Amino acid sequence: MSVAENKTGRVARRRQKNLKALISAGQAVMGEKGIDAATMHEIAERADVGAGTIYTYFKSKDELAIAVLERLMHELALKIEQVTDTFDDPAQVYAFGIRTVIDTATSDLRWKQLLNRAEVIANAMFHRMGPFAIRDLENATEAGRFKVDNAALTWKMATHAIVGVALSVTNDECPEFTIDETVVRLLCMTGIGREEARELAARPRPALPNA
Amino acid sequence: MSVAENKTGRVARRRQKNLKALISAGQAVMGEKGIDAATMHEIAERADVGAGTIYTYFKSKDELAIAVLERLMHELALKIEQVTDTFDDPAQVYAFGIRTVIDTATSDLRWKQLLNRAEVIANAMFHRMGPFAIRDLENATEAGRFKVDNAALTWKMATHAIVGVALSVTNDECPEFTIDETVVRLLCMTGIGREEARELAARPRPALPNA
DNA sequence: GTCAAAAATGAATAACGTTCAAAAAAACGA
DNA sequence: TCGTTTTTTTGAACGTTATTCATTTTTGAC
Repeated sequence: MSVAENKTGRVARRRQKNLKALISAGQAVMGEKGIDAATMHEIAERADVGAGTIYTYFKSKDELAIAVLERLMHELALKIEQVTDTFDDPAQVYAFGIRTVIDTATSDLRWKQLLNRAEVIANAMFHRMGPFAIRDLENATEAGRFKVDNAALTWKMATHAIVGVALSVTNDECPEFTIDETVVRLLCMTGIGREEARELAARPRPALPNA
Repeated sequence: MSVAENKTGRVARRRQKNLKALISAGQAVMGEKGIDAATMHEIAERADVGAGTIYTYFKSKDELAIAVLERLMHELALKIEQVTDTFDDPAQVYAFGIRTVIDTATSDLRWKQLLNRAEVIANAMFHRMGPFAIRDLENATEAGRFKVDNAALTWKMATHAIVGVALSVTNDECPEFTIDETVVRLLCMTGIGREEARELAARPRPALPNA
């Protein structure tokens, strides 16, 4: 019987607390200094755990960065949902949505820093969006369409996804801003047709861990 | 009298050769492994120089990465110009232009790897495109427009520029593909009006060093 | 309290970018 | 050609940092 399943759950609670503390510390340090300059030792210290302890929670610095990014995305999603819940007037939703995304991307969360690691973000995106985006695309060789390899697709997805979330809503042609609509647009950018993208975006996404 | 200006110029030639060898080695290693995983020691070994010698040519690994990116961009520009020179039919120019850009971005040059360092690329872009893109934008606070800080703008520029060069030409709405037209579009993305962007793009750009 | 499993720890390791004192090469005057 | 000065190269050494691992601590069942 593993400790995590224990009746009291004291260990599980401590692990949960440490996990949250580590992600918070990672978010703080990486946000201030960027991923490269953030050191695992400082993150451990801020989370009040030993240096080696991090590695019982995350396999590597990159995995921690992924977790941080996931939290950022989750927080952003919550804020946007709040905006769409608060206002009825599409113009207001649009205005406040833009403001929220831009504020998030430029100050609080320093996505530009996180962008330094396109591969980390790619993995995070895949984890978040699920496998549906690549399903039929991996070896797409339609007539007149170039063949994309996995790595290139990963990069394309990641870049488009982040840029799309952060900036596509600044496009004047997009008065109806919702998260799902953005996902649809991102999927379209990968080459999927609009109808299929809409269908895929409508599927339930897995819940975020440790939110 | 400095050695570089010497009559014989033997040293200058050797320096030139080493410089090219270093950029080639950097291109090869960074292309294979990505900038992060590429080590200065391996690059030095492939260029057949001592480990410390690199630092008489480049101030840092990032500067070397910039030089590599500049060469990549120059090579891509040459290929595109060749395409536009070879064909008269706009449809063919378009088709071959797309093919060239995509091939370049996905296999030969591994731009996706270079993207790992958005800031390096941003610097390279600024160096290449000159200061005109930021001139009037830095503290833009138009009504209804958000205030962008320098860092965010840098990131935005870099991301848009690379993604734009690599992917914007896959947009079906762009049948007339030229480098200048792409630059215009990139400038528009930063918020500059289309007319001003066109004027700025028409200005002569400085020649690439060490091509 | 005892014991085995799980978790935490931080000193040690390894890898890498960068520096620098020393050596080699080149340039120069005689 | 020789001696001297200047430039260039070199690679061992340094400092930093992600990661590992032997050891210690904590936990939960008996």
